[in-house]
Amino acid sequence: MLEKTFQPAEIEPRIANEWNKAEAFKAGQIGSTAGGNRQPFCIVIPPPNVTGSLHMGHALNNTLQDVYVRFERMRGKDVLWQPGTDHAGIATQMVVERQLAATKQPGRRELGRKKFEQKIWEWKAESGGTIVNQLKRLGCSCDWSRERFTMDEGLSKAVVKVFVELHAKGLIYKDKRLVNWDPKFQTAISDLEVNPLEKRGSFSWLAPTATDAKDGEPDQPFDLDALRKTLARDPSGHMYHFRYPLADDPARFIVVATTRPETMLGDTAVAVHPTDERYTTLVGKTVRLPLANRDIPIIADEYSDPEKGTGAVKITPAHDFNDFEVGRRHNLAQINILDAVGKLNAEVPDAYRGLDRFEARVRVVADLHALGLLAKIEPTTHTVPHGDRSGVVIEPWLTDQWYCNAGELAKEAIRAVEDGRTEFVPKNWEKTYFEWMHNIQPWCISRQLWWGHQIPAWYGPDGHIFVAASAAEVATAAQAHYGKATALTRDPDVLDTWFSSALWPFSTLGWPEKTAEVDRYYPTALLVTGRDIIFFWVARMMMMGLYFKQDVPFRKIAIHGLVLDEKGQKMSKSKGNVEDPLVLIDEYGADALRFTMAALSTQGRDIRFSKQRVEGYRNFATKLWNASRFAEMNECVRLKDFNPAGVRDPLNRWIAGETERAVKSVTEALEAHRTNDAANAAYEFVWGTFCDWYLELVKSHLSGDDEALKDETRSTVAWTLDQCLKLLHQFMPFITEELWAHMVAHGVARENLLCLSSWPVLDGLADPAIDAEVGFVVDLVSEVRSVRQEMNIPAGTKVPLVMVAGDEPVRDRVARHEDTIARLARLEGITFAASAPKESAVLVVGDTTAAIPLKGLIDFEAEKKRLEKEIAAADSDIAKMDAKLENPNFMSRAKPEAVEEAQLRKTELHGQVKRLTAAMKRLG
RNA sequence: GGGCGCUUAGCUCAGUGGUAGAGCACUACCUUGACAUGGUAGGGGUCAUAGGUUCGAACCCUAUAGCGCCCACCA
Repeated sequence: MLEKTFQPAEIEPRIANEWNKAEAFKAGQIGSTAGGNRQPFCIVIPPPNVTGSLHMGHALNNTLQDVYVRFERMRGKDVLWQPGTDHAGIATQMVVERQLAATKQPGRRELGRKKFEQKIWEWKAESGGTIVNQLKRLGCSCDWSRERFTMDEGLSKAVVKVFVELHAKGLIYKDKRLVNWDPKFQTAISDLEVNPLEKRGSFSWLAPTATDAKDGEPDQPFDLDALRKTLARDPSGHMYHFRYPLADDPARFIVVATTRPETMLGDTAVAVHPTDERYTTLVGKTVRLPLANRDIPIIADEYSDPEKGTGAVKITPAHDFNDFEVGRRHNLAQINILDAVGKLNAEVPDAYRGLDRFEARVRVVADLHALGLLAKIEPTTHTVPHGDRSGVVIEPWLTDQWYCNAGELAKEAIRAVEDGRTEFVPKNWEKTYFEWMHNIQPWCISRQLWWGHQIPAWYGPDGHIFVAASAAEVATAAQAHYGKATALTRDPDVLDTWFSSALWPFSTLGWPEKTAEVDRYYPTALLVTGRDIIFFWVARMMMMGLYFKQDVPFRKIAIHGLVLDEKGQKMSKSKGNVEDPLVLIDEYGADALRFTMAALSTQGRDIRFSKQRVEGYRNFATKLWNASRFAEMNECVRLKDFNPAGVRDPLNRWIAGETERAVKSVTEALEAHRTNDAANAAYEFVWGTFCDWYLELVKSHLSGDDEALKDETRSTVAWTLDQCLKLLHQFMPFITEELWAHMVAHGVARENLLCLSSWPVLDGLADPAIDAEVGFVVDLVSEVRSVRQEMNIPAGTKVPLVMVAGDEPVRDRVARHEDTIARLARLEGITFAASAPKESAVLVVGDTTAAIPLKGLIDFEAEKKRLEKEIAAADSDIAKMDAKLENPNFMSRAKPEAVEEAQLRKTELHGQVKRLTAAMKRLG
């Protein structure tokens, strides 16, 4: 016997254990009958960071994947949901360093690379399974026996092979150029890992004699303390205007502006626009760079915008991406003034050496002011690049890095989406993808970290670069190159984590080995991922898959949105608006959380998460539980060879047809990747149709004396409930699996777990005549209930119902369902009469009239009002139909179906009004 | 600056050419032999605004306003 209330926490671990024991999610054994001739369906999981723990984004992403995976598994496909985790270079290195510090162990540098790596592996062995266990709690039906990690031996081999091959083809190369440098982690990061944050300062100051000072502007003292305080709080958000004196005439100045004053120490030119007449005579002259006391040229370059500022711009090739290009064009020196942690280096005058970049900012401004060279400071709004992991201001910094020629690889990746080899769902994300791919920049793939795939490159004594898959191969190459055995040094850098992630769809299947899994499951069927990592991950998998497998990594890409809080804000720890999916699972059950995710996720749009929603779906689970309990109490047992097409009772035939419709809706919605429609269709069927109507309707059968009817109804209830469990399983795997096992036939257990049962395919069960008949019953009951409520007839009072002049079919219908109608509408009996009795409430169902004659119970005023309201509503609809039907254009141009429909509707409405008006008259 | 998207019931959102929907919230009644995590019945919307296309527009087109996101730039 089922408990009265569904307790998720009690069943979830047990069900998970059942699945595990049965190895239910293992992909088909290749070549065996188990999976050999079934159509493969593979999804690779977006590997979560091994340091991660389940957040709402994971909950959404993995719920959706599991919905598709369970659906296809039930449809008989050989499903592989390939799980695994990502080594997450920076994040993991950080976590372990923090842990070392917290436990007072020697730090990373003290340990040295080998020992530190060892520590990370130890950490992974101990804590790396967290997120995987959390995914299991969510119910994810991955083939856990195939779990992979991006640093696994096999995957590392793939990484090395890809690097070596792309290098050999010139698609990976080394270059010295500006990178986004993270001074906190002391590594280069890619463009994508930089977040531009908008900053606005508050400090302003205007030099008394500034060239652009307006008349009457009061002199202002320069308040260094205030500036220092402001900048300590937020170093960005101010524009500083400096006067650079001309070398040959120090009394004359050229004014330049910057938001990063300290970079002026690395200036190597001032640029003006070639056509800017204000400066024509100055081009070719030099200015005396203050503080640094270097002479730098005034050059003409189109980069300078006469409209902006003074039209003259300082050029710092080593610390600004645009200036770098200008510098290349004019052969300017590149003076790098920063070290790896963002302190000023030996390239600057003694006074500034060793200063932090922001301290140097204050000092430069103060010193220029002291020299009378500070024209003004104004607050400005500008975006400042910040590291997405470190949160610190990123510096453009000149270093040697490895790059991948993404532009070249992107070409085929663009074509593959253009010609439909891979399809985005919804399609509009293709535009975002193309936009990015057409403007793709060289991908900086090297990172100055210790945790990751070390780059397979070695340097000879003369700097010659050897790239090969192993130290042995490199030694041979060096021998050949130098003519003798030569010691080489390995490049200490590791690869961007996304480099290995890019190979995920084939590396996890065993590539570069020739495995049966690669042959069978690549290209994968579907990728389910958030819109935020289209660039990071999807684009790069497309490039790598097409290059190394000559085929797309996935046929379809289902993009979903982000999970926001109720106010539409991104969830973040600092805002304190994070919901923890595990807490929600504890509170409401995994099924409720999953259903919420599936129901809220609509075609790539962000979703605002609300706990109330989860609560609602927890209630839904309880509803399903209680419906099962009802079935159990009424001994509704399934029959082995039950045939829904063979039932005779109209109610049973009706629910069979409704089930067919529901199955079709859910199937179609899932096929179209519209999980919200699928979830809603299943919800509406189970609660609205099965529980609210069918179970209520057949209670008469179940408590009646007709044993044959009782038996048929019991087995129909059992069968329908089975279909409900199937329709809900991919959303609510735990409760459905539990109920599936529980609803046994006279102690005979199920042959299969629900997750391995077959998806229903129903046809030919729906019958319009039956729908009309049961529809009539439903409408009649609803109408009576409505009248009762509006007449304020107490719920406990039973009333008589008089059917007015029903024709034969109506009499038949009523006779067949008399008990049911009477029970649901709380009637004391149904009789027939030629006309409605006096002093009765009248209701209309289709073309049938019925009356509730209850002298003394009916509130005549209320009844009048009710009828008036109904007539008014019908009249207004008639007017609408008339307007249409009287419009010659509508009649001649509209589709015939539309015309016919309008006419039908009008006739129906007229009949209704007629009957309602008659009822009014009878009231007097 | 370029791109994408949104504006529908109090709230959160579905709905892509033919009778405006759901969940939650709200109101009234109901502890009816599955379920109060429930049942029954209700109230509530000039579908952002202005034009246009169409027999017909929440839906297609144009413009405007507001909001959000992504990319680029920022002297």
